[in-house]
Formats: sequence, structure tokens, C-alpha cells
Amino acid sequence: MSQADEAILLGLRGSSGQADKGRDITRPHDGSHGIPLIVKGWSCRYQLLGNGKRQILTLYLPGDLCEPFGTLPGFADYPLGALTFTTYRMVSRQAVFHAAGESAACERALWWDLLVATNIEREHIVSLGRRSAAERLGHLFCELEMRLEMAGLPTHGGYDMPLTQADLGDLLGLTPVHVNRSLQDLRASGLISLENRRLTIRNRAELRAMAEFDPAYLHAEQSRRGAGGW
Amino acid sequence: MSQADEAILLGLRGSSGQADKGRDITRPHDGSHGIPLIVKGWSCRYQLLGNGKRQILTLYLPGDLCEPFGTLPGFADYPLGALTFTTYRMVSRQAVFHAAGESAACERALWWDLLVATNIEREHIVSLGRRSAAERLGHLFCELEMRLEMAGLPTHGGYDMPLTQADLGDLLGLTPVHVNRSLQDLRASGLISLENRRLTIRNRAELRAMAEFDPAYLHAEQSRRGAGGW
DNA sequence: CGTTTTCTTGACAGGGATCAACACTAGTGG
DNA sequence: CCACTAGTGTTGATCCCTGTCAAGAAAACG
Repeated sequence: MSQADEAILLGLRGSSGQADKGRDITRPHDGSHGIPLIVKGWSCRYQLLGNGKRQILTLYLPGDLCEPFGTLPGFADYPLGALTFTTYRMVSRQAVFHAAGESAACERALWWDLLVATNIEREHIVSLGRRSAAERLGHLFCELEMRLEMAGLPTHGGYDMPLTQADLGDLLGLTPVHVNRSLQDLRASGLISLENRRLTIRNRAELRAMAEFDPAYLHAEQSRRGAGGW
Repeated sequence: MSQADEAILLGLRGSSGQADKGRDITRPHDGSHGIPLIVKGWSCRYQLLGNGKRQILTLYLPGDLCEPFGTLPGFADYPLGALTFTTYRMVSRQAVFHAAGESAACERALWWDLLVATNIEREHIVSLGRRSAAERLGHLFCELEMRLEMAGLPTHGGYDMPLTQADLGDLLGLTPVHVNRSLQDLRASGLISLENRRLTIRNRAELRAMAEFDPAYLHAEQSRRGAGGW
């Protein structure tokens, strides 16, 4: 995708908004506002259960378009909440479709986004189903590093990781207490350090190995390339 | 979607194929064959882990189009395996796009399919992250009942559920042994019966309540309706 | 029928949950 | 500037849900 095409997508018009930490950006049944494009901050789609538990479904970082092609009316089934103070832009479905029609590279970028988002959710399923607590954390930290890098954010010497241990628990299907203890294990193993909401990967190779993190599913090599062979 | 439109989608041309139980229908890097449309049998997309564990990502029932808009070349990241003897048809991406262009209802049906598939994966995440073993099983059985019904397959008086307890474990992130014991609990509670691969829901209301199954995420009411307001 | 797969059961171990304090940090207001 | 408060991180003790290992039944299959 060329700079120009990227500019088209990132420059999509739409009403800007912001949400404080803990507030919802979007809720089911509150009318279709369009597709949120995260400008700053971390947010997530989540589900609340009867017993008060929360499960975070997907994490959105700055630059992420929440659902590239949006939803049909009446399909916004899960709330979108701000995990930190977040600013965003609501772009209309039509604007996105228009951009896709204008440039083949744009359209391809949107498909790419959709498929990578799907893969991220699938890796999430693998983590929740078959990985231990420490492995889930390790996998997440590896994924975040790559995603931030792909979004053009700096990750040299670590990155800011604003999630609380409770957030991590809700994302990875664990209790805050157990997140705490697993983090200590990771620190003790010399794989990471995490203090003041700043995460540093101290031994990337070993961390990736223990978490079985294979970056292929993020298709980073295609994220900024020209149109492929289709 | 009218009968005619549905016929267009279900009647999509493509090379037919079949796979015995346990064999793969599609593997990463084996060239792009198009989009598999399951005709008969149950299949799944899965991932294998280093220690031999398997995690099933999504389950496909007869009539399911595996990824409504297909993937981009080089994006088939997970194998598609047959859980029972399966027959399928490989339809080309172009054919699907052509059908979508021909009829607005067709296009809408494809979007619907994409969004419902996404919701199913998200509920899967919730189950794996926050539900107990018995709840996961209960939720799955409720979901399968609805999906089979939506696909036009009979569910009156129960339905055939060909998955082994090992398959259920790989789907729900559990051990076969624990699946076995949790099933016995569900039977003892009078919620279900499962024998000879036939499942009967004995108390739907209570089963849905204990699993917190809310059918809304499947959007059944829109699956066979005409074009909405978009 | 014999063979393989699947289901069932028992004993035991362990990862993660739960409950409950306490420490630390940061923001607030007097 | 210093309590005061609320949120977050840390730790300990204990419980239990689920995993592991192993062996038999039962069913499916050729």
C-alpha cells in the first residue's frame, strides 16, 4: 500500500470523539455511528457475563479500524470500551466502501486488515484453549510488540503497555492474582521486565519459543506492500 | 434472501471433493483452491501445537461456506480437517464475488454469514475464557441446535452430534476425560442426553440458563429475510 | 470375530481460583 | 503540604476444577 493509499484510509473523514478510561465508545443498540478508527489509546471489544466476569474479545491499538467493513445494522453485538483514555474517529461505512472502490490497494488493505484481525482472534482461541497462563502472557507480549511495530509505533527498548493486571486477566481468561504470579515467573526467567506500565522483552527468542509465537499469522510482510497477485 | 438467491449461493459451481474422517480438506501453502462449501459432514479449522495438543478454531456444518469472501493468496494459515466423512465443493472467489454483484440479497447474505461467523468465534472466546467445562458443553449444544436449524437440518427430538469426546475436548479446550465427566454431570442434571452420537436437549430453558446462551448473536431472524434497511 | 477406536472409571497431581490482607502509587481536596 | 481516598500491585493460605496416568469396558468396524 502506498503512502497515498494509506493516507486515504487513515485520513477518512468522520466525527471525532474521545472516551475516558473505563467508559464505552460504542454499545449495542445505540444506533449505527459507523466504524470507529482508533486514533490514540487502547480499547477493546468485550462481553460481560452474569456473574460479573468480563471477557475481552479483541484489543484495538492506535491506528486500528474496528471491523474493517463495519457491521450491518443491528449487528453491533458487543460493546467497545476504552481501556485507556482514547480518541477515535467514526467513519461511515460508505466512506470506507468508497475508498475501497477508488483504489485497489486500499481495497486490498481492507481485506488484509479483515483477515489479520480474524487470525488474531484465532490465535486468541488457541491461547485460551491450550496455553498455560505464562504462555498466554508471553504470546500476548510478542503479538503486541509486532502489532505496535506494524502500526508504526516505536518498540525499540520496549513499549508502553497500559493494561492493568485485571485487564490482562480479562483478556487472557485468568484472575488478576494469577496474572500477577505468572508475570513474576516471566520476570524471574529473565524473559521480560514490566514496571511502570512499560514492558521490555529481555529475551525475544526464548519468549517466542516458550509461547510458541510464530509471527506468520500477522502477515507483517504484506502490510505495507503493493498489490499482490490477485 | 429469496429461494432463488439462496439457490445461487448454494448452487455455486466448483469442483467437488470428499475427505474421510481425520483427513485434511485444505492445508496451508497447498495453493489456492477457492472457498470450500461443505455439502455433507462436519469439518473444522484447527491448529496443532508443539506438544501435540490440538485446538479446533471453528466448526463447519453442512451448508457452511468456510470464509464467505475467502482469503487472499498466501493467507490460508490453518488447515481445514474433516471430523466426519465430508463432501464439499470448492467454489472460486470470483464466482462468489460475481454472485454478490448479481444480487443485493446475495451480497447481504454473504455479509451476514461473515458477521455471524465472527460472532460465533467471539462466543467461542468467551466460552474458553470464562465458562466452566459443563457450561462450555451446554453452550455448544445450544449453539449447534440453532445452527443446524438455521441450515434447514432437522433438530426435532434431538440431532446427530458426530463429534467424539476427544473432538469436543479439542474444541472446548478440555481433556477427553474431563469432557466425559462433565457430560455425565449434564446427563445427571437431566439437561441433556447423549448416546450413540445422538444428542437430545431434555430441558432447553435450563440448559440455556446455566450456559448463559443467548441466541441473539446468531441473528437467526435475519438469516432468511429479505434485504434490510441498508 | 478380532482389532481398533471410543467411552468410562479410579487415584492422584497440579494449575489456577478464591479469599483476605497489606503495600504502593497517584490523584484529590482541605 | 499533607492527609485522604481509590485504584493497583503483591503476598499468603487454602480450595477445587481440571489435567494426568493408567486400566478396563464397550462399541465400531472390517
